[in-house]
Amino acid sequence: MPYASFASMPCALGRPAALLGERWTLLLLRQVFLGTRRFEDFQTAMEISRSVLTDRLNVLLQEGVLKRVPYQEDGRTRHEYRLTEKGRDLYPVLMALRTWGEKWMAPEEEESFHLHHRDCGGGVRAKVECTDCGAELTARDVQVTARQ
Amino acid sequence: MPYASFASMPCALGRPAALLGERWTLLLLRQVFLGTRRFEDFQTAMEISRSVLTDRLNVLLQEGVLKRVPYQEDGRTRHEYRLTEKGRDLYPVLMALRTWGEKWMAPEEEESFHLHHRDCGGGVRAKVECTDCGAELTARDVQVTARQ
DNA sequence: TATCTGAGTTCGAAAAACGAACGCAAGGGA
DNA sequence: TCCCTTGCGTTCGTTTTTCGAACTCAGATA
Repeated sequence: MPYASFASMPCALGRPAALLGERWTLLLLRQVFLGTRRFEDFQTAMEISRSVLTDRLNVLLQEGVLKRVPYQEDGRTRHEYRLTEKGRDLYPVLMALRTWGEKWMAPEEEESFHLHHRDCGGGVRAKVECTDCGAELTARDVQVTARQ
Repeated sequence: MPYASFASMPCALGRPAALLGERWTLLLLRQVFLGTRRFEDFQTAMEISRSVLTDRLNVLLQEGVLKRVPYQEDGRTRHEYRLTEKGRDLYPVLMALRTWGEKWMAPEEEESFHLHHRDCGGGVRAKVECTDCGAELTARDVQVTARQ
């Protein structure tokens, strides 16, 4: 199976993994969540080649993760890339990466920015929970059963 | 900045994103969590080219996400790839992808397998919460502040 | 001895990414 | 009007990755 065809596999994990597991896509989304919205700004922030940036933005537009929104600047109409609801819903994925990164890939505890809950000032972390009993789950707590 | 050098950037999200945002890596981890442990089985399950599989396994070994464990079969000693604690801790990342995939990329609700909490039979989902008040958080509830 | 199997390695071809230059439309200034 | 700048891409030749088929090698098995 070529890499691209995971996009059509019958797996709720395989399809997103194929989409986000393409070079630059996760880093691009990180940048979007940090507030970057314009082609030029993505390009300078990430030092990605312009042609690949074009491609990745188009894939995310096509998937409905991003949308192009017109806006005015200096009297001209321009477009910016913004998250759709589907895109905003990727937040737990990015936060899960960050939670893991803080625990396992922190070089010497000096991060360039800090996240906290707007209302109470607390920290932010991703977790997996049971939709029924609410318990926090690890891989060992979860049973995988094949659909017949 | 070339793609690879995100591995050294001062960002708890950027570093994992650069590691997992390499082609095949997320799909490989999905396969590991599904129980695949041997080179040959990865290769046939994913139809990845053998040389790239070798490379990705080595990267994950080097990062300490996987470990090689010797075992006996037919009187011979072989090795299998298994998750370390660091690797098992990636579970929330994969589950966040799956939670998102179920909501936004489900083709017609027919998944090849199902996950549920071993103890109570409930469903599984990823979420982001406040470490202090326990509230579930979206991107809008979280404030980003630059470290001075 | 010949064969099989698991786990890679090698290598030439194809695909993807790179990066510098180019295109283009809109606005501003001379 | 003409020229310059800015934002946003596109083009294209080069480099890097990936592909895939063949090869290697060690240990069992016949």
